[in-house]
Amino acid sequence: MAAAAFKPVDEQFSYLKKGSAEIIREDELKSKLEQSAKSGKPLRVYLGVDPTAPDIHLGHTVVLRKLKHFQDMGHTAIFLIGDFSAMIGDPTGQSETRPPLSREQVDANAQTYLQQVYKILDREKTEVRYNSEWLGKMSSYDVVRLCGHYRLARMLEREDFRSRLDKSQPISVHELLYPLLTAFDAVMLKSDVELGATEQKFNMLVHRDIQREYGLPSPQTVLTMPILVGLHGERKMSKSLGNYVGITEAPGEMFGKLMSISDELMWSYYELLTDFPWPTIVRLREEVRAGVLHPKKTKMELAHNIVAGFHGETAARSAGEEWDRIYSKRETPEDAPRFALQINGMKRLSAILVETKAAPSRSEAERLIKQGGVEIDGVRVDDVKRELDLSRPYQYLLRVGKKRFLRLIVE
RNA sequence: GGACGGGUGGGUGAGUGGCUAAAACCAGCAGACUGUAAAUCUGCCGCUCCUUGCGGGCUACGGAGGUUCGAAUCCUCCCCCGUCCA
Repeated sequence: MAAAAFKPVDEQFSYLKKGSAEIIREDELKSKLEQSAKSGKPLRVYLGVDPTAPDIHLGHTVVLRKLKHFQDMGHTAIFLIGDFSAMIGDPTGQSETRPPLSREQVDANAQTYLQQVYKILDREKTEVRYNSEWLGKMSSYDVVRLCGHYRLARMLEREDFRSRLDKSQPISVHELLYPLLTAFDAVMLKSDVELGATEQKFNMLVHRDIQREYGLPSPQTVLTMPILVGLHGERKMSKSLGNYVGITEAPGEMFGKLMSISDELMWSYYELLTDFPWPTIVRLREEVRAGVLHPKKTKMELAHNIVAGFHGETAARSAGEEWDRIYSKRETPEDAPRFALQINGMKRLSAILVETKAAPSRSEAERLIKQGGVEIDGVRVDDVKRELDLSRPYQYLLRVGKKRFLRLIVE
């Protein structure tokens, strides 16, 4: 069944190449595709992910989407969960040693990862593996032998080690082991292609070398994807920087965050987060530049497309309408989160803000009020001492800052 | 093992006895302007109390003690990091 399903090699190649940063090497990938078309044997393509955080965000989906593309072309997508390597910690892009994760954390994260990953990958066709399967069984002899296949000087070539060394920052010895152990994954999986973000290039090239050392006939092709820039531009999307969109976020939330990116940034989002063909994206950009198309409209379409991918057309459409109502027309939202308050005489607004988690502390709440960031039923509050009447059933619509709304229900 | 340097608020980092809740920058938040854009401008940016004031109290400069009217700053011990030497 596989043989008949493969598309012509050129067509596959250009589909797979879209959005990629680098393919090492292109000719290798082409000939692998040719071979698989001939033999009817799908390529084994893997993506290794360390479950270091409980949620995945759009940044992670860039490379996941690429794995999906291989899946679409009839190849075998292997989703490798680095449950063992996560306990070492990947030094990539780290300016300091990460605290190691516990077994429990890793397991819990792995579970939520998988659920989220299936929003993109086809559950039926995905081969899921855990690297503890083999790494957990290695003896220290095996590890020493593995280490014997690589040289310190080459290890120190990598940017994060180099710069930490230069800045006299600590590097723990176990961090050096990370690329070698994950290389063993590639050996065990007998992968034809490995996918990763550009920052993983070094690791993936080590994987290639080690595959050779262990006698695999043709080492894997490495395909890297660009790093997705976070919402505020400049820096990469990451949870710790707070410039991310989580894939389990509500449609409205997602839509709003996506609308806040700069016009310039929207093009790379188009490229990396949607399946619009490249020529279409180029055309859109030209039209915006020429003033034929309004950037806001184009951005709304982007947001719609991404939200629809996770929540469906209907939800995406109503998220768009809701966004337009609140921010373009400055009306109040249809469904603000509700918060129940007990009937209880008069109460300081600042205390209520803390109680409802609209502000982290009383000081912060008072600051917000002083700065004119709080509205009750559409009227700005300018008195820090303002009290709300909670003596009888009533509903207040509270607005904090530009985007936070809360319906207070006194009962 | 030895010599030397270092550990400050979310981050970088200044501060070597009171003028320091601690410079500056970044991040963050609010307001103005807008297309909730971005950029820019203005203000804020430990907690808490009230009489909301250039107000009171508390907590904070790796940890524990000490000196002093007063310590991020001085002393003692401990922990951690780096550099060089072996």
